[in-house]
Amino acid sequence: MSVQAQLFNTCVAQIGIVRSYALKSEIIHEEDAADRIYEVISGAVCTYRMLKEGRRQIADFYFSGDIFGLEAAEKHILAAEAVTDSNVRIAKKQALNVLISRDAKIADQLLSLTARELSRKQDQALLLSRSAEERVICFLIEMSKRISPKDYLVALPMTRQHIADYLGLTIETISRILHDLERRGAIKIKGYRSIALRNQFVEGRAEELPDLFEGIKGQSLTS
Amino acid sequence: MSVQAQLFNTCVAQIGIVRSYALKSEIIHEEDAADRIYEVISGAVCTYRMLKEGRRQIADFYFSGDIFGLEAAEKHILAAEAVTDSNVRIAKKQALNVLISRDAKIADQLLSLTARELSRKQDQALLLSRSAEERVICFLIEMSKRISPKDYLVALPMTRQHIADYLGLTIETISRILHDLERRGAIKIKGYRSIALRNQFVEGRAEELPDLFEGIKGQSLTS
DNA sequence: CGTACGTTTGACCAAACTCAACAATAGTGG
DNA sequence: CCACTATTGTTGAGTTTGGTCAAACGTACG
Repeated sequence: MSVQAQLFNTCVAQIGIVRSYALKSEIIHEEDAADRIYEVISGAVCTYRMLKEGRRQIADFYFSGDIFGLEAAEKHILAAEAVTDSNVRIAKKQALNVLISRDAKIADQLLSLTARELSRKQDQALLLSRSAEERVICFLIEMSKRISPKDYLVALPMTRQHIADYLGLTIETISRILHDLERRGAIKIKGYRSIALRNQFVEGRAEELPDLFEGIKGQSLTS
Repeated sequence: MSVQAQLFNTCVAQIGIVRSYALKSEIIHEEDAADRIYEVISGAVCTYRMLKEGRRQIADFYFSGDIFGLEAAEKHILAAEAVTDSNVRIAKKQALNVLISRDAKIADQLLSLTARELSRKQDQALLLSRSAEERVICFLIEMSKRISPKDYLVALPMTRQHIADYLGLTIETISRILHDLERRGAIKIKGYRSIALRNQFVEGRAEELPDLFEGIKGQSLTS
């Protein structure tokens, strides 16, 4: 995501301060003023919202180099917590605006970052109206791309509960689907925190596994 | 949505051309180059993506004054069609960039529009992981706010099929839920294309209707 | 090495989907 | 202005998917 935004990150680095957050600690409270933006220096962070019945809906995960807090609004509508021990750089939007007014390229990168985030949200929204299995598969592909783009072994920093809250499913369903995918030879589960995608050497072993894993590192599931 | 973007719309008006589209005609093909932005002058438009099995997923609806096509990317990942006969102004992003470089306020509005769209997408993503009934209720509230903010009678330009494709449900489910809401006194269905929200005079008639319709014109369903 | 936490598994249940027949609407031409 | 028809929406029965609850299990961390 933060592929080309180097200038922007450098720029945020000039005006922001770095803070450390322990596993599970809260980085943004829902309803906090939304006058800052955040860059993940190390670790993993998720943004979320609490629903009436105590359920939690995770809006997104952010990893090293990613920037979050771009959505508009006066107040944050999303809270954020550290999924693992993390370092996060925090910069005031106000200070950023000063830099923007000096260099139009920075404004341009900010816009393009926001537009890319919008595009990603589109994808996520589309994903959420698909079957449980498709959601899990897309999740694995996305995490693979974002966490270890070159490798087929994905080290997931989040728990099953995080995944469930992100995909709008239950942990039991996640568990069942992962094991079904493993049984069908598409993945190999290694402990609680990493999964090997076996797309490239699936051979004949994957029974009638739909071509879902076809372009695993390429396109998503749209026709 | 296009509340404060007057300057921006004016600006787009300077460089864009208006085209007419008949009901059901295609405005953007999936895979078209994404070098334009669009403003709905009259009518209603939806953006969507086709899924493998021939199902369609509607990403969003846009009404008079709304702007779409903001998401990044080289190619459009979303197609667009006219939900009713519509007039749409089309402007090249390139031409827009010229205006932006002359006036920073325009860049600012473009960013804020994109951020607001992002925020709306967040909401939509959250919505999609709720029950069918909640989705329908939120849909009605959102349409009420966007189509006729002052009125409790909502003239829906789209068919049940559009609604189903937007909410990730089937037309049968939409139909059943609407009729259930009517039975419980929350709405009144007037023909195929308009619905009266009876929130303000629900009185005692709405049995145990959850407080979903509580702040009908105000907040959404987050705790 | 032991414990706490996260995960798996199974039996059961409810929500939403499918298929199919039927009904209402709104647009058309007489 | 009415009757006709294509389109859109409704309703019911049966099935599927994913959720719930509860118990067992495994992992990772101290």
